[in-house]
Amino acid sequence: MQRIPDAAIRRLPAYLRWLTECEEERVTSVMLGQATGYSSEQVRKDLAYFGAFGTRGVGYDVGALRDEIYRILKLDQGVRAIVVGAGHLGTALVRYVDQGHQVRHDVKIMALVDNNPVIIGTQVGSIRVESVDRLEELVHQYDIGIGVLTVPKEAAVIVGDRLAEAGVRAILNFAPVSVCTHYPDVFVQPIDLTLEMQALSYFVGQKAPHRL
Amino acid sequence: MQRIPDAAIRRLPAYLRWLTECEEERVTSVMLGQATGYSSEQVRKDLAYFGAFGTRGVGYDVGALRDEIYRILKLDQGVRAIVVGAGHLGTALVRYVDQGHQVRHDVKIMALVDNNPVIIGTQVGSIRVESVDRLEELVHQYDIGIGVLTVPKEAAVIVGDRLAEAGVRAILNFAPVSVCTHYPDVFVQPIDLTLEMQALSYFVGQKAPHRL
DNA sequence: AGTTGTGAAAAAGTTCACAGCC
DNA sequence: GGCTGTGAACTTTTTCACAACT
Repeated sequence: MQRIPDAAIRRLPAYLRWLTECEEERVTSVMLGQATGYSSEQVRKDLAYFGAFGTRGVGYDVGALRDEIYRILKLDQGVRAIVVGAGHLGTALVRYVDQGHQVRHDVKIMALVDNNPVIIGTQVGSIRVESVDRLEELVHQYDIGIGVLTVPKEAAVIVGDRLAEAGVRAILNFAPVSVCTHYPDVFVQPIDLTLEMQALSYFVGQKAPHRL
Repeated sequence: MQRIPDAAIRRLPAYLRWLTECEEERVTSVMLGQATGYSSEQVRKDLAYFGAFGTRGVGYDVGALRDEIYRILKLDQGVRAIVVGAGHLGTALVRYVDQGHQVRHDVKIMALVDNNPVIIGTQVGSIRVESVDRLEELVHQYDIGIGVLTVPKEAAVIVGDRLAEAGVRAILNFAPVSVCTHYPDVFVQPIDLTLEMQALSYFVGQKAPHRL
């Protein structure tokens, strides 16, 4: 069995979302590709890494494929997350996931914590904001796998280490600093909105406008 | 002159941020790499695509390098952006950039629009929410280069097309659908928070916990 | 006829190793 | 001695082309 490219894993959630939304019984790699913005070859190769789920000449069974991807991503086991930082971004995120923008209740935000006494105890969606002091306790209590960092950059490195120490397995870091815990097993995924926009600036200047 | 890898461009903003924050006069590729989480070879190669900015045996002059990257990313020209959708995510984003999380006033959010009459006219940070009907007008008026989509998925494809039609050069898409305008010149960058978390789920299950 | 699954080729991106300069 | 700049080796990822199957 060969190693599976990281890039392939990252595309699976997009396939999954469209599969849960589409009305069809059967789909082809071309349909899946067009809906998600990837090439049909890419789709076939990605899926083939995990087995032969399709039928030649026919396509893929939507229900079966959905279940397979669900299982591959381990979403069937239900991953639990904690959001640290109940500022604008943190609360937006909690409400976003709460509102059911997610495919199914596969990634569940169990807790939202902050260090501001004024915010602690307030309600955000269905979740009550807890004190950041209870971080370790909450991670253990809910068996949290993912920590989401939406704190100011001054706090991010320290809180990142606390999350790793407490036992989370992955961190989604929105803070504008590079967070690298001392635990090599903890997977850190940075998402920096400002950096993203600055990179876009380059592409904005690249090509001539399509309108004059 | 060779083509510059996309991946290199995406790393430049991270270098830039650290350069604007660091107190040093001179830095080495090793320092820059450690601060941003990349290897020193990577740093040197990225910078060398655009010219020889460093001094062998010494390192890079912080001020000069900062200005160079600023210029390369075309941030010196000041890119202007519009945010479509004044929901939780849209307002969080506006306040986030407003609060000066950004390096300098390089990417500036000029307008925030929504289709909800209740929200239109309210103030978010320093920006007044306008009607989405004025989208095209605002894009022209402020010479907007970047459109940020934080609308529900039902609206995303249509608004994306309107933004492209109005003349934006790049779109940052937070909506949970693949937005591909009919204008090939318009660069679309998707950021899907839910998909990101689902992909993390795979990595969470990957390795044994570092604590038992 | 139509579509998957896959080896081979190509392209993109990263790391290595060291010459070249201060 | 120390650090940059860079060709070469390597690795990863994508695309191509087509055999295999329904």
